[in-house]
Amino acid sequence: MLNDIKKTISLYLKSKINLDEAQIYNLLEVPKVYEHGHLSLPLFQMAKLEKTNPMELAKNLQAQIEKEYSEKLGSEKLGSEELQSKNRINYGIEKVQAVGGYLNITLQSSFFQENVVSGILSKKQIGFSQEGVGQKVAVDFSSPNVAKPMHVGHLRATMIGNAICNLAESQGYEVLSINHLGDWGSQFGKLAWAYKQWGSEYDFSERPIDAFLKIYIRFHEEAEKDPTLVQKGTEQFRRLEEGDLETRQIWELIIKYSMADFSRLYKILGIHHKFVLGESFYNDKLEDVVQRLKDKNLLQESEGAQVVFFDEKENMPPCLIKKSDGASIYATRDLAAAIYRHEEMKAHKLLYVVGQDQTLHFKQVFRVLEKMGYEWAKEMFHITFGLYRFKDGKLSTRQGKIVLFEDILNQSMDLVREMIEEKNPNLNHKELVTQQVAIGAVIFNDLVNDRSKNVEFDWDRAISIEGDSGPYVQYTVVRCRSLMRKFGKPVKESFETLLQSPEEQKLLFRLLQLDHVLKISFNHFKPNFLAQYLLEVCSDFSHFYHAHRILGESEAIESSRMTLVLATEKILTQGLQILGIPTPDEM
RNA sequence: GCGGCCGUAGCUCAGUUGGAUAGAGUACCUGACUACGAAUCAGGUGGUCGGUGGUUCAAGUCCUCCCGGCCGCACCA
Repeated sequence: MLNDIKKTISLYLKSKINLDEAQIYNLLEVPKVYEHGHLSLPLFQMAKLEKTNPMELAKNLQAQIEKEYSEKLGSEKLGSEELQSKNRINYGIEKVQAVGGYLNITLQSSFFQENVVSGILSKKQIGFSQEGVGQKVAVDFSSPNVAKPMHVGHLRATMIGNAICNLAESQGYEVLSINHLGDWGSQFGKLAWAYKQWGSEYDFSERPIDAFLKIYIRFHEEAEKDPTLVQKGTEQFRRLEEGDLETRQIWELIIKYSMADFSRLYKILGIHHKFVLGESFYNDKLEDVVQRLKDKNLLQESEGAQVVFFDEKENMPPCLIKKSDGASIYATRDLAAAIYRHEEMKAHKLLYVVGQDQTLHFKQVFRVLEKMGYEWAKEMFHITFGLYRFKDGKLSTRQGKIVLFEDILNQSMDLVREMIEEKNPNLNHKELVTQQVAIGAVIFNDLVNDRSKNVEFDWDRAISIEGDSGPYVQYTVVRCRSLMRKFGKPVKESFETLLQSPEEQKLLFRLLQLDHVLKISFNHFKPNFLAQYLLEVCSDFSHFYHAHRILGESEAIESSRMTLVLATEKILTQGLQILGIPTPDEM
C-alpha cells in the first residue's frame, strides 16, 4: 500500500539525491491537489543545504530521471511483458515533473492495481503494520463510576478508547484493554450512608441504577442544608475501608447492579475489556507505593497530609498521597495501577483515555513516577478529550443534569426507524439494522472530529444520519454489497483490464492509503484521521459510481470494476470495524 | 492570579513532522430517479483562518503579546 510505494520510490530516488532513504521517505507527501500527481518531493530544504535553487534542483532531477528512463527502455513500443520490466526499472513511475520547488511524481495505473491486489484483496487485515509486534500497550478507557449511569461523557471515553485499542492492534501491538472502574472512594461512604438512611423509600427491583442515582442526588441536596452529612459520608467510607461487614455488603450490591447495567451497554456497542480492574483492586497495593516513595525520600508531610512536592519551575501543586486522616486518595491508586500495569502486566506503553479536566492529575502522576526513577514513565500518555456541554454549562451528575447514553441511542433508533419505513419498508432484520445504523450515527459523530474540542450537546447533530455521517459510510458499504449480490458470482480478486479513467484512478489510489492513515491515527491517537479518510473514500467511490456503469458492461470491464467495488467494500468495512461501527448488508 | 486546551464560511467542523489554489457537511438557490439503492450525486452563493508582532524560501499550523470561550489549580474522583 502507500507506505510500501513510498519505500519503493525512496529506494529509487536515493541514488539520485544527496539524501538517505529515510529522509526521502519522510519528505514524500501526497499532494493536496490530485492533479499535481500521486507523490511529491519538496526540495526546498535540500536546496538550502546545497545552496542552490530548488526549482533548478527539481528540473535537474527530472532531466536525470527522464534520461535514464529513455536510455534503459529506448523508444520501442512496450508489450505487457515489457511493461512489467518497465515497472522494475522505473519503480512504477509514469512520469516526473518539476513544478516550483517540487518534484511531482505520477505513478502508473497498472502499478496501483497490482498494489490493490497484493495490499487489499489478498489480505485479511488491511493496512496493518508490524511496528508494534512484541510490545504490549495498556489502554485505560471507559472507566465509568459505579452507581451512576453512563452518560454521553462516558460514551465519548468509551468510543475513543475502543478506537485507540483497535488502532494499536492495527500497528501490531498486543492490547491490554482495562476498565478502571470507579468503584472506590468517599462517594461510596455517602452512598452507603444514604442507602441505609433512605433506601427503603426507593424501588431497587426495576432500575437499580436510577434508584442509586436518585439517592446520590438527594444526598447532595440535603447536604446543602445540613453540612454534617458530608462528615457522615466520610465516616461511613472509613468504615468501608476498615472492612465493616454491613457497609461492604451495600458496596457489593452497588457493584453488582452497576456491572449488569454496564455489560448490557457494552454488549450493544460490541465493546469488550480484557481486564476489569476497578480502583478497589489496588487497595492492598497502596502501602507498597507509599513505602517506595519513602525509600526514595520523596514523601513529605504538609498540612498533616503526605505529599510529593515538585520543583518550583514545574509550577504544579503537590501530589497528594495520603490525606491528613490517613485515607488513600485518587493519585495513590493511579500510581499503584501504573506500577501494576508495568511490572505485572508487562505493558510497554500506558494509555489513559480520560477527559481533559484531569490533565493536571495525570501530569502529576506521570511526574511522580519519573521522580521515582522509572524510565518507563516516558511511555505514559494521557489521551485527553473535550467535554460535552449544555448551553448552560457542564454536565453534572450531582445536579441530575445528564444525557444518558441510552437516551441518545433510543432517539437515534427512532430516527433511523422512520427512515427505514420510508426508504426500505421490506427490509429484513429491521430491528438489528436499525440498531446498527443508530450506533453508527452516534459513534461516527463522536469520532469524526478532533477529540480535544468541547462539544456542545445538540440532539439533531448527535443522531444525524445525513451528509458526512456514519450512516453515509454504511450506506456506501451497502451499495457495494448490493452490487456484489446483483453481480451474482464471486468477484475476482484481480483486475482483468486496466481501469484508467480519472475516477477509477483516484479511487484506487485513495484505497491504497489506509495503511498510512492507520499509522498516523495511532501515532497521534486521533481516530478522526481515520473517520475523515473513510468519508474521502466514500466521496471518491460516489464519483466513480455515478460516472461509470458497472453491471452490464463488457465482461472484462464489468469484472474489473467489480473488483474495484470489492476493494472499496473491504477498505470501508475494515475502517469502520476499527472505529467500532458495524456494517449491515442492507439498510 | 498561575497553568492547560480552544478560536477557520451564516451554523457545525476537517486541515498529518510548517509545503503548492484553506476543504467538508449543513442552510439557501439550481439541476439529476422508467437509472447498478436519491440515506446519493453535480453546480452556485458564502473566508481579514480572533487580533498583533516575529521566525522561515514557505505560517491556519511554530514563537511573542493582546482579546474571547472552556477546564484545572492538595485532603472528591
